Amino acid sequence: MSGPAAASRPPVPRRPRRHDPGRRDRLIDAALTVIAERGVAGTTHREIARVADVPLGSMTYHFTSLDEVLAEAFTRHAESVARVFDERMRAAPDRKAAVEAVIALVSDDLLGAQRDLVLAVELYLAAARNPALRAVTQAWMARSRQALERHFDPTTARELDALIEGLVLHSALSTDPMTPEQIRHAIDRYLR
Amino acid sequence: MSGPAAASRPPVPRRPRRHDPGRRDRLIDAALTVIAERGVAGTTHREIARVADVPLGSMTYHFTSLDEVLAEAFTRHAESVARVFDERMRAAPDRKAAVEAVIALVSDDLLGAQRDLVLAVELYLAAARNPALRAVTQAWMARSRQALERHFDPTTARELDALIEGLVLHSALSTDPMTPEQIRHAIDRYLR
DNA sequence: ACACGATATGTACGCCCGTACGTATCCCGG
DNA sequence: CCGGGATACGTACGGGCGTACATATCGTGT
Repeated sequence: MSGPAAASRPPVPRRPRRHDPGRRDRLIDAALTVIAERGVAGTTHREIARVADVPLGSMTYHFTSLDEVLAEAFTRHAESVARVFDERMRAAPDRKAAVEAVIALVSDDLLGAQRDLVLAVELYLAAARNPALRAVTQAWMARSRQALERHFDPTTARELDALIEGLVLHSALSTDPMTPEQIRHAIDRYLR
Repeated sequence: MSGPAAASRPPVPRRPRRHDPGRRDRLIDAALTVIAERGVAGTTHREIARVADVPLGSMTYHFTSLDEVLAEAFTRHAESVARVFDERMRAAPDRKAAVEAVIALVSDDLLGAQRDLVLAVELYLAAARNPALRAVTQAWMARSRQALERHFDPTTARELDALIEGLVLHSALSTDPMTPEQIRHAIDRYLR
């Protein structure tokens, strides 16, 4: 079937060039996927490229180093989560509604988004050894607290923020995670 | 100075064999040091061997794999921290003293033992992807809760445990960590 | 005393990594 | 419409890694 012209083509499957604007963005998203699945330790140029289905060389073209990829990925993740938190607090008309929103957010994190928690902890750990990432975590924490301060005084906001963190982390690690009712009970008890 | 006999010795500095009972234990401790300093990702056979000042081959003799080293190291760490927590709760004569002990433990963790927190978070993350380590974290959490239940009802113990976790984690990541007074305020408010 | 098993040591192998770089292809401004 | 810069692609290089293994040495039970 295939003529000599086809046979003369070297068997090397050279992948067709693709016009791919926004590839850099996709790479950052792919990096977040890899971090969530394999951890920062398992996040390599090659693995990100595989997930995004691009050649290895594309990584070094769009980023100067792997650290740059990690920093941009974590920044994007923190921004995304903080925005949701901010919007929910902004949407709450009063303190009672704000409490409900917090309970809903914590419950969602526990039940649905294992990914988000893993990414957060990965960030915490990476930040412990990388000053650039520490700035990312602190901006995130500051923004969360600020969102809470729409409805609570600063001290309460800070303590509530810590309680939320503990509830999410603790429950996510347990084989017997807290139910939304138990989450509500803990938060209500603190705020009572 | 050095006779021909000395010169005939090959210049390879073969290290003298050492009689070293308990080397396996020292290797596990060295592993914890490396994990705390460089993270699980930076924990390699070679690095542990360097820290413990033993040849690389000693690692493969005493452990069948790197995962075995990590598991034993984390198990030892969790056991050590849990024992301290347990002892402090056991030593508290009443609930008031128990609260003071909790505040002291949290404050110590924040001010002194950055190492312990890093190790805990490293364990959490490793456990998220390794079932064997998940058992370690759960045994640890169960033991902590049990210790708290000496002075608090089960629900309070669980919620207090989560609050403690959040306070330690949150403060350790902040450039503006909570003072012992602020820790006391948060715990008192929850328990009031 | 002495052999033998336990322990200690050094090294080699194959793999994956980050990064650099030369070449190929395409979009777009003039 | 065409040339040049931006983007895409493949590959090579040096290094660190986990692990296996051959060899050397020592403590100890008989």
